[in-house]
Amino acid sequence: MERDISQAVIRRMPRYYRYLGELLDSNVERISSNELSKLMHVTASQIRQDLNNFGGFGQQGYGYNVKFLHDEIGKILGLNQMHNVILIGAGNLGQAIANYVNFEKLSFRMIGLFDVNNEKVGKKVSGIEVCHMDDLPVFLKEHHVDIAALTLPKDNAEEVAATLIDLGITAIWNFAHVDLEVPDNVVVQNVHLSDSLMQLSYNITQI
Amino acid sequence: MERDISQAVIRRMPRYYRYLGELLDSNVERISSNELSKLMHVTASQIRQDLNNFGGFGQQGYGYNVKFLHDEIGKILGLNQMHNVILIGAGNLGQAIANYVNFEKLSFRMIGLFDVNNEKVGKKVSGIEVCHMDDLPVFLKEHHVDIAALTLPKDNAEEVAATLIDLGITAIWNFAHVDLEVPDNVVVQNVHLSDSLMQLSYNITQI
DNA sequence: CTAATGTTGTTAATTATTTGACAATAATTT
DNA sequence: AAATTATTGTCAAATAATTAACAACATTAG
Repeated sequence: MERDISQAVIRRMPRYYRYLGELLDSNVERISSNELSKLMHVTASQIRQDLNNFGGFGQQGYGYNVKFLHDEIGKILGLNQMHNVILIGAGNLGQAIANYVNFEKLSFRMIGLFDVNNEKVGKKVSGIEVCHMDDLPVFLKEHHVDIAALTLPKDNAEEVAATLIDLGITAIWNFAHVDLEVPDNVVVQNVHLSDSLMQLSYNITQI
Repeated sequence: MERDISQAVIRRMPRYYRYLGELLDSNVERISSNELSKLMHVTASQIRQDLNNFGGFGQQGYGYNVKFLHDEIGKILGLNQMHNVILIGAGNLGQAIANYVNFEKLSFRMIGLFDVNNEKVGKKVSGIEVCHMDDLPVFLKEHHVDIAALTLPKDNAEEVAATLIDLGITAIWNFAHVDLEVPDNVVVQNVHLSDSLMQLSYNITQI
């Protein structure tokens, strides 16, 4: 449909969405790229350039309608449709993520939790019973799943990812600190907490 | 000391560190930028360019000594010295992060957990007792703290960050999905999970 | 010990991203 | 209703990041 948009732009879109959401909550009706740029500490030019990758959402002499722009960015990000999420690895981080996903008022819904550890199976997290990994194939036949979150030790991550992909999963939110090797049709979004912490560590030592 | 190195480079350094660590575990003694590039799916040129921001760690005709390079990158990232971390907000995510930081074999040590919720105060997480936020000033007088992790709702984040900064904290690992406004001498590293999930959502819808 | 090979560090070229500038035009003011 | 002001969308310029090329030189092979 449209030409490929750089990930540099995509990374910024959720941030626009967030700020527009806050403006909406504060009942701000319109905003210019200039005002928004001051709020967000980016250039107005970048905001206009970014948005115009997807279409002209503003109006000369007026600026942008906050509600309209918020909705449009929501659509761009695919937040106008519900995404069913399952999670593999119901440890501490997994439980936190399960709660988080359900709590946030975005279009994501945690519908299944899985673990290999029998101590965790049967336990309820965020209102959902943890199932054994062996139940996954049946579950995936009975439910439409958009995203699998991987919150397990890195040693099992690659193997579990392969299983998930075999079973038809095409999007992985990966918290294991390993880079998964996946086919082209599978999207992986990494959250490498240790990388983040190391980056912070670097920036500390530079001041 | 050295010229400013772009964050694009810094973001890649932990990944090099990770791969070199794995090579080290597999008893690989030396590696060329070309071999590493194939492993990591980046160009050899980028690897050499990145590393040479910090010095010449390789040897012509030989490549890089894995252990040496791993150590050097560790030093660059500041992992040769222990960092004391405290955490504010002992909810699900906070507890997960507390365990995570202690578990990972990096140079970070969780030394204090704080919360405003009296139900959480006194509870032990990862061997550390949760204290009330009110105890923070005394704690910070008695302990050297390098990093504060913020795992609390966004509504309180800005205020708590201000308090921490007043008390002398200069590095924040921020999990609240809000962009903190801080003075120049304070470093903030954001982990915006919702942004990450939205980016994934975008990439799903594009295939 | 010499020649052939491999591989770095670095410079140059290319590509991508960001910023600046401004014509076009809508909104607002007079 | 005309004049002024505000602000976009977009093109061009500037800057930054990435990739390619290669001279220099260490290692390995003969």
